[in-house]
Amino acid sequence: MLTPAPSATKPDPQDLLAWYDRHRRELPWRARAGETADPYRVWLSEIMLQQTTVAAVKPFYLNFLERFPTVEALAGAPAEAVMQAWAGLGYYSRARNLHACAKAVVDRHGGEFPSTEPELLKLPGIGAYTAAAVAAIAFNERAAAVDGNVERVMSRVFMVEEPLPKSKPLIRSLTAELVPEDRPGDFAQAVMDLGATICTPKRPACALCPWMRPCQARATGLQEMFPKKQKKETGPLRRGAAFVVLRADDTILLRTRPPAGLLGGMAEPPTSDWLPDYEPSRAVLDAPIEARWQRLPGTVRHVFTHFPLELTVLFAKVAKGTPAPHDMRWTPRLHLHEEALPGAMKKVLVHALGDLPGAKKASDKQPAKGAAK
DNA sequence: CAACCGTGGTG
DNA sequence: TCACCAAGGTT
Repeated sequence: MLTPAPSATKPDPQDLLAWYDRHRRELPWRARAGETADPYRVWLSEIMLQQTTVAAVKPFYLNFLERFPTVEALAGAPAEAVMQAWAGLGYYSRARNLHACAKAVVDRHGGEFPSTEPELLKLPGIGAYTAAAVAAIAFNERAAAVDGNVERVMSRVFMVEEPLPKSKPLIRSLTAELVPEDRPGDFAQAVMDLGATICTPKRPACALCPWMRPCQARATGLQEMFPKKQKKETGPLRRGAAFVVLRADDTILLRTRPPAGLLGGMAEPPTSDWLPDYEPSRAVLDAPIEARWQRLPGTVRHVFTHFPLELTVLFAKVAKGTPAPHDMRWTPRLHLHEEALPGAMKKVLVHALGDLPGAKKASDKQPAKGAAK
């Protein structure tokens, strides 16, 4: 074999760990330096952090920990309480899997999380990334946790030309070779901290990076071109109508969506189907009950992962004693904040009713939202 | 394996 | 306004 190119120096995990020891972020679920984290808290945080930012997770995590302090408490809680605590965080199948996983840990593992990657992988809601992250962070197993941050860091350091997601296996093996024997958990968190604070998607702060020297993308000035990705297309706009019914006893008509699929198991005011060619003027024909419907001006817009949605809101007042249609129920307006309402449906209710009384639960204790609306 | 599955922040 | 993205998993 000939000598490799002289510039191809291997990134040193110890350089990264030294940087981490000085710059690690303080996070509610993270143990102090030198201490081992609680597996329940690590697992809970990792599930919440799937495709979700640290800032968004923090208040939900603290609220969850207060309501469900242990895996036994979570396993023993009713599903509705779990869904309600998750409402607003998104990707609601995570909440169902979270609950199922807690039950499995209690029933099949005596309340103790398994410590190895293959065992963790068998649990619901735990995939390749989360199994490795929990094994490394909570149990100090030598596992390679590869998330979006790690993919970006490794793509740049090794200048991976193949686009994601095809390059996932390559990146996984590159990462695995770098995981140190002694501090695998710190290494995993160090790469993620690096990706979150230095090796950012745009304008990375390469001058501050402990891996600037071995970074091949940086060497050519092309760091912002990596990782290469296949672009995904967003679906066409869908339209529909939502029906907000206020009964004279100050209750609102709600229903629960089917357990699986979009917004599975979440609550909502009844709506029409959502179709690309839905015609709002026909909305009154789709109404759940007979009433004097008022079509409210404006629309509610919401963007899901794979399509945007535009809802026309119809409003009606009905007499006390009006029965709820099949599979629907009346909820006191003052108790709406106890319902598992996803963001899109909160928008609908606000559009029709104004601010939901007491609707802020845990998600409003974060800094710097803007002024009132 | 590509499609499905939320939401909020950012440039 | 808009495209992109964030500690991914399931089917």
